[in-house]
Amino acid sequence: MKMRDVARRAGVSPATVSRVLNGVPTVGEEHRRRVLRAIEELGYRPNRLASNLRRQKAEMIGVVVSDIENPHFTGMVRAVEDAAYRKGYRVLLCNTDETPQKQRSYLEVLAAERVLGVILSPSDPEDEEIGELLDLGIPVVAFDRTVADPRADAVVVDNVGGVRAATRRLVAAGHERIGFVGGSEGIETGSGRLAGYREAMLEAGLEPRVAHGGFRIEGGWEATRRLLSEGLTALVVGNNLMTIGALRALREMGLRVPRDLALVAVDDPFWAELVEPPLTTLAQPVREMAGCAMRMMLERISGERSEPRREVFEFELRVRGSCGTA
Amino acid sequence: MKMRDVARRAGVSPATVSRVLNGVPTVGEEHRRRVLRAIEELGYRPNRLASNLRRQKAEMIGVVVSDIENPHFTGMVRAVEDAAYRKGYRVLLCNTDETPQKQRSYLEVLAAERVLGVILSPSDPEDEEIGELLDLGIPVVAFDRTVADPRADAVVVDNVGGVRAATRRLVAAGHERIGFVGGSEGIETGSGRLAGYREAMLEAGLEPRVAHGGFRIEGGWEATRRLLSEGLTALVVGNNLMTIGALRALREMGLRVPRDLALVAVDDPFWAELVEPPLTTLAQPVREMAGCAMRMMLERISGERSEPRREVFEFELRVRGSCGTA
DNA sequence: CTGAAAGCGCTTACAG
DNA sequence: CTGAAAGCGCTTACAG
Repeated sequence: MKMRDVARRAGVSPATVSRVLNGVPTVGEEHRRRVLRAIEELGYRPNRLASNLRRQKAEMIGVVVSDIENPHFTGMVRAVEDAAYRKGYRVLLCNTDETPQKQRSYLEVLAAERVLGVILSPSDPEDEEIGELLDLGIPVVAFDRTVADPRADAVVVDNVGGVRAATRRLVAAGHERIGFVGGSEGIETGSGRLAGYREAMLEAGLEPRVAHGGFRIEGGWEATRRLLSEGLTALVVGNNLMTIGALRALREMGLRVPRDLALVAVDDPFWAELVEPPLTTLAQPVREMAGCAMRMMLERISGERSEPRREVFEFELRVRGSCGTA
Repeated sequence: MKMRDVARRAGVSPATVSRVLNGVPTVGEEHRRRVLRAIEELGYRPNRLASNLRRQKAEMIGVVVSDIENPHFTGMVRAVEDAAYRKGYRVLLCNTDETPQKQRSYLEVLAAERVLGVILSPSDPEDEEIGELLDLGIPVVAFDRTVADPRADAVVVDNVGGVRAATRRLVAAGHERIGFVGGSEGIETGSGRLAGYREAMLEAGLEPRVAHGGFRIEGGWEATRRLLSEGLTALVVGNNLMTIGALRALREMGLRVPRDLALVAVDDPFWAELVEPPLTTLAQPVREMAGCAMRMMLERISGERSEPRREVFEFELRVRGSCGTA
């Protein structure tokens, strides 16, 4: 069952069938009707593999995230999928597990499939495959973290400013021994958040106390235990997964929040208000960011824009019970 | 840059280049080397769009879930992606938002793209598009819920038995006024869980008290408020999202768990042990189920099997603090 | 073991 | 407004 069969039945050429299917306006009313009827009667479905080859592109957008189980990325994926679906694009979702090798392999697939564009939350910002995509004319929008190639667009959050503000708040509440559970210094969100914490501590004349948890639950647990052995009164945790680890550690050590320890967490997962006490968090405007990334992507796909753009969003400090100053 | 260019440079025919690329064993060592070198020197990358058309299939597996933000499905997606990646397949992820229309539209895309197979957690089990996929020779594995078409495989959990066991446990602990926050009766997991609850109540001579929350946070909140106005001592909640709503409702009403109300929740999201008290849950073996679905899919793709199979997994009751009998 | 040739099913520039 | 024809870049049955 192919276009030729439809054409024969409708008494037109395959070219006309193709035009009808693609909404080309210059088709006679009578022909259009006959084609539509033939399609209906035959139950014809166009073979997209053929049109992909002919057009040298697949009507899909690649979304590459480093951890699909992290609610932060899930929220973003959801928002992007929503926006893409409404525009008639489908989403090819790839999970890189924070490994450069898996990222590269997925980007190669996306290039080979000639997707319309890639929204990438990079595990490896230096990946040369990013340049290959851009060389092929496939736009890349970096999300959450920027990439090395200057031709890519970026949608990020002000990590330094957000964590600085959160730390300042703890300082203002009278805390002096404030710890920071950092992610990885090698990752931009990690170094930025750490820098924000450092700035706030140094400007207040306080000594920074840092341990790294690699953005993972286990790491957050370990880092928290290490930091608490020094005797802190407040803690800032660098992302939602490490916060889970931190909460476990606190429970094991019998510490009560906020009485024994004030807590502020980066990211605002839905469970932040379920725990006792509810967590004070730095929330990223994920939906707005996803919408922005999608708009940038569409501008690129439609060729409206060629100069790279970079959009920076602000965190919102959501004060709840855990910081003790609600 | 195409195969012909590589062939020319290596001094062979395009057919030989294709054979080298596809690992066809009958290529002379010398030719293989020359081809590999030419590929290297030219930085050649095969155009997958062309091979997809020629082979009439895309090396991808479609995964269709009804709610990507539900940790239950996220865990499954992750496990499937893992397994698929290791087998060399990529995953096209689709989110149907529990709407039959979006499901149909995505299944159409997957059919048009001639994916190797579809793992589907159906919003609409009657969707005729499922039959179309099977007609095209594209295997369908139903996950979490079965589908109407008997040719599809299925990987499900014993909803009736799981909830019956959980309810019995509450009965055995002496509870008589036990409520149930159900999902939707129209959805198999909803009706099965409800049936399990009913059975346990009736066999104990107790009166069932049910409200439906549509598997959504808001719905869980409303249903819980409605049920609690009757004065309960125990509650079974039908999935993890409604549990979030239930916990909110309990907090608002000033009820303490498990003193004022014993709680058992279906699904075992990672935050179940973060709340106070930790939740007693019915955990699905999501990773095992995903592994099973993937194995079924691979059997189909390789043509090893043609009779439909149905695999039923058991819930595991994880007793923690919230049911009051830990 | 290797190559020439056909063909996968569309789309589109071109001619009328 | 419409059709004949070329071509997207591979793969593979066939012949040698």
